[in-house]
Amino acid sequence: MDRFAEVDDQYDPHTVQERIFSYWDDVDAYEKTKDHRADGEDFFFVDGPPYTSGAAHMGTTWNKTLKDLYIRYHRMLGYDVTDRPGYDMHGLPIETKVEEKLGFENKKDIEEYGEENFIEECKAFAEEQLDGLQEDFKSFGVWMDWDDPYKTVTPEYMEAAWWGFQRAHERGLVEQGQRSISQCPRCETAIANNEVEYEDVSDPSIYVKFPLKDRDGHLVIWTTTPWTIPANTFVAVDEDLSYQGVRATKDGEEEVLYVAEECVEDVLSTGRYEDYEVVDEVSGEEMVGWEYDHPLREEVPDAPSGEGTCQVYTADYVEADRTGLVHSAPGHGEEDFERGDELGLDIFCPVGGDGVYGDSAGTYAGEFVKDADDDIIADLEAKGLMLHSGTTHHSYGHCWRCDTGIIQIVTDQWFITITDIKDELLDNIEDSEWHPQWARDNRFRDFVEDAPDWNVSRQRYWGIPIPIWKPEDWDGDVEDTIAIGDREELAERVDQDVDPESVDIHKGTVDDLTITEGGTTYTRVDDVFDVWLDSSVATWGTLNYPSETEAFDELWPADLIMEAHDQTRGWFWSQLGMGSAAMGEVPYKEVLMHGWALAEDGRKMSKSLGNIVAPEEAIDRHGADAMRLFLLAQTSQGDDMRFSWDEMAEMQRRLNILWNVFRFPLPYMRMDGYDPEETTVEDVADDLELVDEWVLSRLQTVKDEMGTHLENFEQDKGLEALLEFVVEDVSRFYVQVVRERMWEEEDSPSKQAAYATLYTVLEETVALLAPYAPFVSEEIYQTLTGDAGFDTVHMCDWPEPDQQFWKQGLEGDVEVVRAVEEAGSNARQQAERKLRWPVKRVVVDVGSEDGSDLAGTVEVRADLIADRLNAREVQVVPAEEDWGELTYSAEADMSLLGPAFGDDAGRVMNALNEARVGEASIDALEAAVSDELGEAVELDAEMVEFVRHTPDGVAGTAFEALDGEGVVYVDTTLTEDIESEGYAREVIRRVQEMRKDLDLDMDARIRLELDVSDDRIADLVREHEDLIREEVRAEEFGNVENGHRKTWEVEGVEMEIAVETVAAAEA
RNA sequence: GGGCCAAUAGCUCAGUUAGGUUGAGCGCUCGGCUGAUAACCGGGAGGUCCGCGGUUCAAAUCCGCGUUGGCCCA
Repeated sequence: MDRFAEVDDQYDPHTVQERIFSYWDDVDAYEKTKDHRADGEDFFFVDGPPYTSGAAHMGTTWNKTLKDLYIRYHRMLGYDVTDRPGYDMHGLPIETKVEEKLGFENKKDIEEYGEENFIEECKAFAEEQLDGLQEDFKSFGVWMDWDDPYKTVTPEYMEAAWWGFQRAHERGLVEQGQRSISQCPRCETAIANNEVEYEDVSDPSIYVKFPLKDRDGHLVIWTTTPWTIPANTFVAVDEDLSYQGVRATKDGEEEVLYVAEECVEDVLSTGRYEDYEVVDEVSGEEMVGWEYDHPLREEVPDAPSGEGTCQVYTADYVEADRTGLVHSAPGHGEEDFERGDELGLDIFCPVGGDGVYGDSAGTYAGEFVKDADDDIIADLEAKGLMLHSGTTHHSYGHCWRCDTGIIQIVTDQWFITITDIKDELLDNIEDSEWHPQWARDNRFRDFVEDAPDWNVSRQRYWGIPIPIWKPEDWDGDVEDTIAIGDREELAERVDQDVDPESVDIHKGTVDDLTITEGGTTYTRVDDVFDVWLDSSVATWGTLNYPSETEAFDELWPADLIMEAHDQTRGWFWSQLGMGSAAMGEVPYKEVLMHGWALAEDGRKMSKSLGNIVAPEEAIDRHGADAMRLFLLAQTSQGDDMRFSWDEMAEMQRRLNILWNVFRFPLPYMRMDGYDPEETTVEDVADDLELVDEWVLSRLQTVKDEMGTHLENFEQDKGLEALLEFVVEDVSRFYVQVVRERMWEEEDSPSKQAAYATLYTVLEETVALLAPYAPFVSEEIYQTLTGDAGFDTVHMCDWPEPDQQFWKQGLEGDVEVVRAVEEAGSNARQQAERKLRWPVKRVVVDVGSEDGSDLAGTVEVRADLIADRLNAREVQVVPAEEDWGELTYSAEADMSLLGPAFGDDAGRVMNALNEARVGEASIDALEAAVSDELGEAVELDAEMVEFVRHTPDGVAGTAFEALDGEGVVYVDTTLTEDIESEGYAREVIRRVQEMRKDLDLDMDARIRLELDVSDDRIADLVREHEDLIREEVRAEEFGNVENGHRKTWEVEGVEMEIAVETVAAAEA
């Protein structure tokens, strides 16, 4: 790009974006930036891999934008940043999508299609999704290593998981065993607790009577899952709760029912009993050991009947709710399982992975469990064991992918027994620093403390095969199994011929491999890993460890990871668990936990609510830079973000202000041939004017603030500081002040100083902005630096404050000037005097200073204030003095004056209201009133309220600055001299407007004809002919024949103005 | 049902760490500027600080109980 080239009048994000994309391409900007930092200190960032199903949504966009910001920022700090993106590509969600695509209904369809074929389909699908995601991420300017992402489906990544798992196996943290798990009967696999989605459903609500064996009566239990009753093994009570046996009457028949005392009334009315009497009262503890008959013994002959079954036990999950007695089936419920295990009871689960009863379920065999509910209810009713059967609404778990109701069953699963190293995990947490800190100390710690063993096995296809080979007739001792750590080891130990270089280690390949050692043949277990295990090894998987070791030895563990708060239980956790199990430490040092992107209505974005905003739409409307700024203006510290089109539009507007600031000096710099290398701010240090020094100092402050904010991961505060500097300081103040210097036709040291200042401000501003808004920053940087700068702004060093230009006292001074200016403009507005018209004088009456030298500052900066307020003179009244020209009147409070003066009150009031005094004191007022009335009057301070009066033509407005305060008075009294300049300026403005109508070049010369209807005004205007001539570039005054002619009314005076270019006149 | 987080102007958010008269930007409205100009600048109006209770001389801020939203867990 040519230096100081002409740029678009308006900031158009899309043309900028397109131009920069192709520019980056042309100069290999990304590669050059990385090379530029290749020798820097390492910074190991690890990308949390998004799941490859569907396009990037606003949440992912926010996440990647944050990552991009901090990666760019660290590069500017000099680090050699690891930026390999990752994709999580295995797992059930992709399997179900592919099943849908192929029209499959269950596992049998997959088996028929062939495992290997199915895996290929899954891989192709995931790759396709990956391409879409990459394009999305590139579209808003994320710079990561798109040519070499890590994928959880490649052999070198998969073996990272094998390796980690092998380490855990070696430490004795791998176990196989029965567990109660959530099973999706459609997907026929266990699903993780965090994959269970709860929905409100209607279910049976039954109260069942279990006949007691050695005594009269029944235990009454309540359940919403009749299908679990065949597996009933015991009934649980709370040991401290008080239970009652009640003799209840219904339809003339009596029976004894045992329920918790607190539940008696409710249970009996639910069962429509007419009357009851308490016949027994026992504690839960006393009931332990009571035996009962299994309610479905005839239907399910295999139902639990062994040692210790069908008895009452205590359990801590019992509450005095419903009946206070809990039907417990260790073959199903998780808590039941744990208690049953503790009690040493046999586990009975008559249900298969597909949710269908097996042969052990007796008459229910072959039925799907939920379908069997009705039969079971009918059977219980027929046997007279149903106390009440109804329905209830409650939340019930469903499979997150296919929405099928989950069932709890007990199956064989593989676990990493992280409960064995719970203390180690809790210690390791301390080694990571989190932003915000509460995320670690509250949320994460709570979760880790309660976390159960990690079930890592899934009975599916599209995943990393569990690398365990077990011997024939295995007795369940994990020590007798073989865990393979990588492809090399696989090739060495298996019986078949395997090429470690080319082997794909998905299920289709490894299932048939066997190992024979010590005369025993080992076969692989069928399962694949839970997909959460895949990403848990990302910190070494992304470095291709263990197949490559160099990068790992240098970099591991990760310096930084950043994800949304749902990952507390996801990736943050899985990495801690796997890192601790395999490495004995937490694999990341620093965590940034951001929030979720909510829709404009404050709800989460979802299809069903129809409130989704796609990133493409945002880019379409406002451009990638504005979208990024919007996202980065949100706090990244755990809070959710509320999407807002208005705010995004506002960001575009602010970029437009930057654009205007940027393009304003370009024509002048071009005309004067300004050379930034020849004339730096250091070179012109002696010629810098106050505002130059000031804006340079502000720049140092902003650099300092941004550095601090970004270090604290408060990029929102950093952005705010930068944009405020651009809008408030540079645009609203500096450019306003400096414009006149640039308009000067002659080159001058002052002008060079202004160029150097503005150039420096702009160049450093876009460097600061570059990590946030990479496109517009690049465009501005390239236009400013041309061939003299880096190929890309992203190669720049992060700007650091320069003490030479950092003058905080000066910043304070200008703060005062601006406060005075603001109050002065306000006063002008009150007096209805436009800024174009000079005012005779401005009086700054300092009220209090409170340690700061407010009066002194105003005095020193009087010229600047005069300039800003277009005042002929600035007077300062110090804090200890009053401005002599003020007068005060008083308003009487008649409720106090009346009683005090009785009949004289009226006279006193009139005198009071008319009095004018030079100071707002009760003594002065008394004197004035006494004088008026000719007699002494004693007044009380409470009786009056003083009102300040300014002289005619003067308006005042209060201001505050630097812990002090005061009032700015503007004297708008007209003099001929002022009128003369005022009218002249009115003429100038109108001529300028007409030049614009004609679309004249800035340096075009004109002939001007001026006809003012009022003679006096015409004379006044003539006095400033030279000023007019210069300002509007008029070669001459005279008759205009074919020019642009217009009649204006200026302050009630008619003026006819005509303009033509000199060239046109000559032609 | 439990844990964590949030609720402040019409909108988006500061202010809560450490109690002391709630601020900004946008929007609205009134004005100004007119060589950055389909830009820019100034003034004004606008608040039950989610509700209720408590602690305190004093609560947006601390505590308790709710309501609504978000994440996670059951």
